Amino acid sequence: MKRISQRDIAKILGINVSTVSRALRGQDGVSQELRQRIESFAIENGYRPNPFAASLRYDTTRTIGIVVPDVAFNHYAHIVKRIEAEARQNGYMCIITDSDESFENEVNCLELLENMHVEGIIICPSQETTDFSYLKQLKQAHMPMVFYDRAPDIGISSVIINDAASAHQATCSLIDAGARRIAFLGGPNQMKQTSDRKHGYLQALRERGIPIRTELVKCHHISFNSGLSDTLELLSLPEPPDAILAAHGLLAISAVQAITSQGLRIPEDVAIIGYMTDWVSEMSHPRISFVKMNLREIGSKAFRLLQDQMNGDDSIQHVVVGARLELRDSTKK
Amino acid sequence: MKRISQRDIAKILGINVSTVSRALRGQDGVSQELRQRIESFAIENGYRPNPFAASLRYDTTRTIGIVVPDVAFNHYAHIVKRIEAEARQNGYMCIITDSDESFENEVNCLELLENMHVEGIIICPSQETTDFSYLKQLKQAHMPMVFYDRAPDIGISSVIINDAASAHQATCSLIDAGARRIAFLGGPNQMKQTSDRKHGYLQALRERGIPIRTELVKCHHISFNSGLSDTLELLSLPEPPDAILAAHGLLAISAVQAITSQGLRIPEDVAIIGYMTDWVSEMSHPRISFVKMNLREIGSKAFRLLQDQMNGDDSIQHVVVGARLELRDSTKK
DNA sequence: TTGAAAGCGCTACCAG
DNA sequence: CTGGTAGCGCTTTCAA
Repeated sequence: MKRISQRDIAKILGINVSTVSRALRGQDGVSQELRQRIESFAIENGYRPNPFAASLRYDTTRTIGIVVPDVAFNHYAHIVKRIEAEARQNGYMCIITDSDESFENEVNCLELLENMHVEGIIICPSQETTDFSYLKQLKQAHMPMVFYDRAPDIGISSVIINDAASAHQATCSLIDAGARRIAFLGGPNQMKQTSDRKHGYLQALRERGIPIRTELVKCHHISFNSGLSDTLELLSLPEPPDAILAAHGLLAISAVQAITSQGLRIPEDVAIIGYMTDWVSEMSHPRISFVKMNLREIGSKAFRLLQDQMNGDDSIQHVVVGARLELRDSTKK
Repeated sequence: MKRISQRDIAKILGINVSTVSRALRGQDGVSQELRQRIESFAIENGYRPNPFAASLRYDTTRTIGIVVPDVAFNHYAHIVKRIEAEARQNGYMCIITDSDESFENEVNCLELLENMHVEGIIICPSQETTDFSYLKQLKQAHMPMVFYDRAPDIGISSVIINDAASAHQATCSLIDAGARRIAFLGGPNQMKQTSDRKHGYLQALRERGIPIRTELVKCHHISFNSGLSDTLELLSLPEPPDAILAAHGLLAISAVQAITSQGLRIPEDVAIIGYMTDWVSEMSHPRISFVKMNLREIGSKAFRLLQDQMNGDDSIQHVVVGARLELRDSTKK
């Protein structure tokens, strides 16, 4: 697996490396005839420029890093796919790292990206993360950075959806359909995404004069099992909920399973709205009414924001991508 | 974002780079006292070794490339996640590229990986790919390479499931449950994965003395729309199928939708078995009986095979990870 | 124990 | 138009 270098080409053709470099980069200052010879020789011998050499020279790697809480989760896979496509179009490579929703892994991911001299980082913090000192440090060292999907309030650009408003709208929709005891299923309380969505939910209840019951609010770990047990607890309350707002796809799915496992009907006994991708909703039974997020736009906006920063723009921007409610069969008309 | 280098450290401490290098690499030949000074200075000033410099010196990047047909597809996301975890544990970085099931993109991905001087490539070819000359060329240039999930027969190590046997077993199971007109839904005919699964299906029919009907075999593009229209065609035959074997998750899901859209019942009117992940089966309604693949094992085996090659083992190995049938509600008892 | 210098591949600069 | 050379950060070998 030995590669041919410019020096090799120069030696064989009996010319100087600098001439080879100029010819291969399409710069002028090389005779038509010589350029031709160099180019065809390079192609025939499978010459590949070594990007690390140029990197070393200018400390510019044309590489960005992505930190994702879980690529195997559909929602994130779509976003990452989009970021990668956008980055590649703009001549950047992506290094994708998966924190598996663990703080410890997340720090590892960041160290690794820093070691790789990425020129920027697009990150969705893990649900465990409460200590953002590492990120702040990176930011202070002028590492371009953008949050996506989840954005703690620490002065870094971000692309998220309208969390509060969408939860507000979803809650109102449940109320309009006759629900009065609406439960909220979310992630850890310290996550701004969760608290914002919860805020929208509570606001809707207040506006409509529906009493807030703390026993109907479950904010724990985001995982299938956690969603399952929380929902079972909700259903075994003396006054169980007649609707659930699930602030995460996994929680929505586990809630559906918990409900049907108890022999209850959706939406007759319990209605449900979840944050999820359309095809997951489409597949579920009954099809879950959902908050539809434009994942492609989140991805491409995140990359553009990062690109701006890499080009020297150090303003902090918070982009909100609109999400809208899509009613299906898990809510009453 | 200016980083501190060994040379900077040396200059400031008034010593030589080589001493700094030795100290930081933990090599001996440095006095305890000086080593201490260098190390603490490095830590305080956030020194990060530049991996590209070492790369350049030894043309060893500790980086591997992954080509995936579609990360947004659950099945592949799980495999990639596993490969990445395994690679990271072994000190390798991953560059993940997505061909979007297009041959043209796939070639781009490979070129990009080659440019990045990855030390090995783990690839699942796109469904379009019939021309493997690029891969053969890479192989001839001694690039370590492993196929996963789909493996054309061109003398390259691979990790796949027991395609024929699993399809055979699934078909037998449908026959045992009383089906007699079993349709097969697959990807493009030239894909070995499809032809192997089809082979297992046909074999089962022959063994059980069930006539093979070519109009029940649909092998086209793997996509939701293609699965939908193929299934609708099947259902409108004079003698429609009473069971379907779907050789890909997307096709299974689209088939279910097509069937229910026609007001037919599963499994009473049409039974179905698909190749898919357990949670997709779990979510679907009715829960689809499926061929369960051990995606984690596919991922970790693929990395190990690559690692062997990178360590100089040039034997060609074909690993088959067992898949087993899991019966749910889309097949009769 | 420490220093000096070469070299990995490439590009920019300065000379010819 | 072409050649020569320095230098990016790091490791290694040889010399002191």
